Amino acid sequence: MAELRVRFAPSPTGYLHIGGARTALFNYLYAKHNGGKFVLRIEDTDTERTIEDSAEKMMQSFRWLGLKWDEGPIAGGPAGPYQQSERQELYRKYATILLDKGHAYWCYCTPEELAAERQNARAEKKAPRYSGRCRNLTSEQREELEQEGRKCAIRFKTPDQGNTVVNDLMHGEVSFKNDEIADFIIVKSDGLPTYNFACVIDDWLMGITHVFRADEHLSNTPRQMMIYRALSAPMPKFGHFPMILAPDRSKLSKRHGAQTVEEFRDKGYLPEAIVNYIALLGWTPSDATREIMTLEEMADEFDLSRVSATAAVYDVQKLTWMNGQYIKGLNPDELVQRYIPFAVAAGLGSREELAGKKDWLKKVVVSLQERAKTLEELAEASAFYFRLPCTYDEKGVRKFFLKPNVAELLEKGAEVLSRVSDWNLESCEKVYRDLIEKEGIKGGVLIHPTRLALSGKTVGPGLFDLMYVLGKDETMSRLHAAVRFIRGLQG
RNA sequence: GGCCCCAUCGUCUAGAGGCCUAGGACACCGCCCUCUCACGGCGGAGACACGGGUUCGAAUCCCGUUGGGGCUACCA
Repeated sequence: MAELRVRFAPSPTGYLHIGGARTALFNYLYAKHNGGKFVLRIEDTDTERTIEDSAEKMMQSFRWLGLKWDEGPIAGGPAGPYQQSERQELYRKYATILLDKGHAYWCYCTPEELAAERQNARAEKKAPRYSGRCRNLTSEQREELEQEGRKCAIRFKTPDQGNTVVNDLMHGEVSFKNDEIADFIIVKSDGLPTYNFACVIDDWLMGITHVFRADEHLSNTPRQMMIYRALSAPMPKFGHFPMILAPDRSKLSKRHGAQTVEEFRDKGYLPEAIVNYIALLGWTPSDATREIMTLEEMADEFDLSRVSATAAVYDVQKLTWMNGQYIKGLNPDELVQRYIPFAVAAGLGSREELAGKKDWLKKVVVSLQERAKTLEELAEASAFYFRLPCTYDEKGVRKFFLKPNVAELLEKGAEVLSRVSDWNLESCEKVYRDLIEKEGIKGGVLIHPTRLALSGKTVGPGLFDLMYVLGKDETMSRLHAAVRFIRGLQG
């Protein structure tokens, strides 16, 4: 039985956005579920739009997401090269065959002429389609045109009648009238192939059995099928996934804020969360209430029949929630590892400094784990452990420091804490609770100003967690600093 | 303009003719837990785009309308 092969073929004209990532993921899951191969191919035939480090960055993103390609750039493989810019002879070869067999012809129309033709058609409310006027040029006419020094492209001759029916794995039979499809360019005048042509040659030569891509390509599929037929190449199966739309329901593009995988990574999103979230954008596991799943679990379960036909709008809030779920699920060591780069970025120390106090960092991170939705947030929220903010929270000061006897109360707190010999969460809580009882006050009366004294903030981890993580010396010194501050306020 | 795809709460979705007074998740609101904020628990508000059919019965099938998206490029 022939091996099942799928591919993802991005063009390096930007970074990997979540729509592309989702299409790649579905390909990956389909391959894994069926024991097939996942091929990565770079479609860099548009020299104008290609961005220098784009392919490299995309591959980084794939690796980071955990989507390993079995064949492709770097990984290599028997069907390489996997970059279209390195496959030009192949395209030339098959273009020549198409020309020889009469399925394609040279077109001498200039882009300006074609644009004018389109504009006229539009003005007359007619279909802006290529007229086919170079279709039957005699060799004399061609010679003449060439004498003029005109550049030429190669056009594919589309059938004049009949239908081309795409038997789509998602949509079922989708029929297109052949006469609606004008002759299209397969090789540009600069000698490079266009998308529809290069794509067919590569999918064919790379032995791709299932072509899964986003819905925007459904209308391109009949064109590609025509090329397969002209070349007598075996037809792969096609499947078109719904698109992912920006929150305003338009196509994802650069103007929609954070949307590339790289950006999410830099904001402290976990790859597991991103993969999990985008998988659910269009796919539901058989147990639809199940939402948190690993890549492996998704691969086990993945099934085309549970992929939706409807375009999905992505929702950062839900991604963020899911990210929080994953952060909560991380063990302390892992969480520290992932936290360190963000702590460095937040200016909490150098990588080396931080690596030197992992045990303490573990406590820091665990105390904040339930609260943080992203690693960036976690790093920011942890800042007060490293040094007291330069100012106490203003509202907090008004609410807790400007109360009578606060300084005295905090001094008493410091006093009982100073006698704690075995510094831990329980011992701190014990002496504080005793003090609260002795003073006959409500817990909050002592606890709130203490939190403000220790963290500068009114919200955060439990007070005794704070004390424990801060350590005795730091706790004492922050308490005394707060007392001095309050006395200063009172004049 | 032509062709193609799509249509359930704000968002992601369950639903494959009766199980639906339409279920879940995020977000939102309320209550509980509680030293705060989160977490967690409980509850609430919130949708089958519209109009025709078919059927004893339609969110589910058919047609039309409307809306959204895509293609119609020497972009992919």
